[in-house]
Amino acid sequence: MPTIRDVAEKAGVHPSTVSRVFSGKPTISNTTRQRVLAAADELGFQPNAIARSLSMQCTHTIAIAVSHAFQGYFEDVFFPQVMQGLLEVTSKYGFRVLVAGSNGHADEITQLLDIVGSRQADGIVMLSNRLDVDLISALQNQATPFVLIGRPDPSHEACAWVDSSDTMYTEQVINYLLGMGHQRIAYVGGDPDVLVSKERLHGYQIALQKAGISPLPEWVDYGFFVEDGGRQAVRRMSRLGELAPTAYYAANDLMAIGIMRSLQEQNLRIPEDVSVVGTNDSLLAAYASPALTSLYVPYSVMAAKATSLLIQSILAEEMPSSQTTIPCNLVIRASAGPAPAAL
Amino acid sequence: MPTIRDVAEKAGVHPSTVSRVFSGKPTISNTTRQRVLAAADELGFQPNAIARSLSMQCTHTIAIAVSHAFQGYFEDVFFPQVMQGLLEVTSKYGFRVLVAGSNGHADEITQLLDIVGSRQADGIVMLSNRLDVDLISALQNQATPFVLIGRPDPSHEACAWVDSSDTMYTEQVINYLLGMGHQRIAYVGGDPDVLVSKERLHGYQIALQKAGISPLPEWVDYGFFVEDGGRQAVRRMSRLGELAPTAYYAANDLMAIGIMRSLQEQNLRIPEDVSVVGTNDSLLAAYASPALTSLYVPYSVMAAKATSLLIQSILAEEMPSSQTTIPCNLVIRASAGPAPAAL
DNA sequence: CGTTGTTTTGCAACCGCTTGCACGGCTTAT
DNA sequence: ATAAGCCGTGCAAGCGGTTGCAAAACAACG
Repeated sequence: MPTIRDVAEKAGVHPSTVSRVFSGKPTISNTTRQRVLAAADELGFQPNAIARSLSMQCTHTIAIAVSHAFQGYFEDVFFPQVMQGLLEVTSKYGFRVLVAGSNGHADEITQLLDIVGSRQADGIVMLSNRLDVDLISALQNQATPFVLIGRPDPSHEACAWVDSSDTMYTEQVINYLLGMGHQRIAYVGGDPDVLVSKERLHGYQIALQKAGISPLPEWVDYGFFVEDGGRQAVRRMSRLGELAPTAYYAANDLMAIGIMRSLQEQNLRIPEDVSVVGTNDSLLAAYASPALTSLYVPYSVMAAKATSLLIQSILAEEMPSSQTTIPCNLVIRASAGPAPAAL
Repeated sequence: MPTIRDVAEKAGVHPSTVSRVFSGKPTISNTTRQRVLAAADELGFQPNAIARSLSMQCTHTIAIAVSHAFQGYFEDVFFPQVMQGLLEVTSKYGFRVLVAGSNGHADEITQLLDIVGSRQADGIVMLSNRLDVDLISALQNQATPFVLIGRPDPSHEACAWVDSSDTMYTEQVINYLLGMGHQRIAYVGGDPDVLVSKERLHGYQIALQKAGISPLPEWVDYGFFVEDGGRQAVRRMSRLGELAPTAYYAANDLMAIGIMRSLQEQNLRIPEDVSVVGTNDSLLAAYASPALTSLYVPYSVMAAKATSLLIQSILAEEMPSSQTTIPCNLVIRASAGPAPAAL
């Protein structure tokens, strides 16, 4: 691997001159520039990014941190979409992406902090914020620029985030169902320890409350994002007999499908007897039968926004602080319809 | 940000001693170790990974390079599963992951080479090998350890790869269909420029040839991995009238679903009239109706294997060279059945 | 108690690039 | 012709670690 000095020697100049050429400094005469470039080319020289990072105290790299990867996490829509939005932006700015995974165990989360504590990345895009670990304070202590995808818990409102307003859109979904005459509506969340779950629950409660309905506690359940979680929720709620829900809202499409399957196995028709709404508008929603009405959450847009926010702050050498809310969109298909006439 | 020297001063030792403590060198007395650790703790010291990388000439990072990300790439099963397998292994070895995306344009591919040319990663896991760019030669020139996921074209047989034996398993799928009496079998590939496509096509041809069938050229089409690609293939092949296929094999599940949809819209029953087999055994396959018989390709296993191969080579300071083939598994569901009785 | 052997620690030279400062050469104004 | 100003380049001190070698400290031995 040739270094800057090899090039310098070959071109008959001082190493610093080579450095200047390669970092695009304008104070180099054209003739020297050509000479240096030629020498570099001949040697196959490529500047060493690590050395440059050390010297410049910045890496042009951002980390994407998954604080809590549940079973099937990477195959759900969230992560891939985020990845896409992120890469779009980083490639535009010439930034690199470091993936910091963790399974939610405290020690791995520390490991995740190290990545930036050890100055391997200039900033972090932080995903899937859990409530049981105070990552945000830890990040703030590190004085590292970071942007959350998703909203922080209220005690950290001030930090930078990009969110989809889950409370509000959940409320809208419930309103949509209310509007079709449903009175008994179930909410099947993912992981109760994740903030989004609380937010969606909140939206659910607000909507019902505004409609003058006080939901049974049995109408709320958690399915941890897997199909069987949806099925079990149905099983439990079916026991309520005539108090069983006529509509289900699930926090992802896979659970919604589990719900539909389970209902269909009870010979209930969808949407004639029971309505089901999912979340994320994944491919599954489009091809399920009946096709699933689903709340589209534009994760890739959110990620793109978060990333450009982050990179711009890094370039400006300041801490990101802006808060952005991205609109969602209920994609209406066949799985939800008017409430069945009361018996 | 405190440095090793700050810690040294506080602990009353030489910086090199601090370094030794933090790199786990055994030649440090217990008392000094404690003293150093205490000082470091007090200062909130974390070793700077960049500096360490520069000094040690290795970064403990591997890059995952996507040479050709088509529309929807990140949401298909391939990338996410690879990511998962990769992260599992890297986190075991304490390696970091750098994502190098590219859209297949030549200049972005160069950019991808830079990542390792500039010593930001110790090795590469290379995905989705296209035939129109000779990345492999370029990588070999860089003397950088790399492992392919997927087989290289024959001229590079010698390099390290982990593959799923696409030719052989495609052949098996076709045999499965042949075994159920199908004679007119279609192959709908993804992108003809990607090596896998050629391999699957090859397997398809071999199987038919062994069965004494010479396929019509019209039975082969490419759908670029999207649903509409599947639909269009059906549309074209339907024109063949009684020479239209009675069975379709598609290179991913989404195209298979497009095929099923399109057939169903022609009032053909699946599998009574036409059989369909997909690839990847994605969630879509399980929840399509009818449930899609699909060839499961264990990408995450492949990625895990490739990654540990790569990391082990890096640690041993040698070039990876082994070639591994991972078995696939045809997951039989409802979309493929006996060929319809001849008219 | 001196000698030898074994730890443990310090010293200093790197790793490869950046950058403030100084200096030489050239242009322009006086 | 000389001073002032600018441009292009060289010099050297970093950035924050690592590591071979040597010196110091300590232990064991005769």
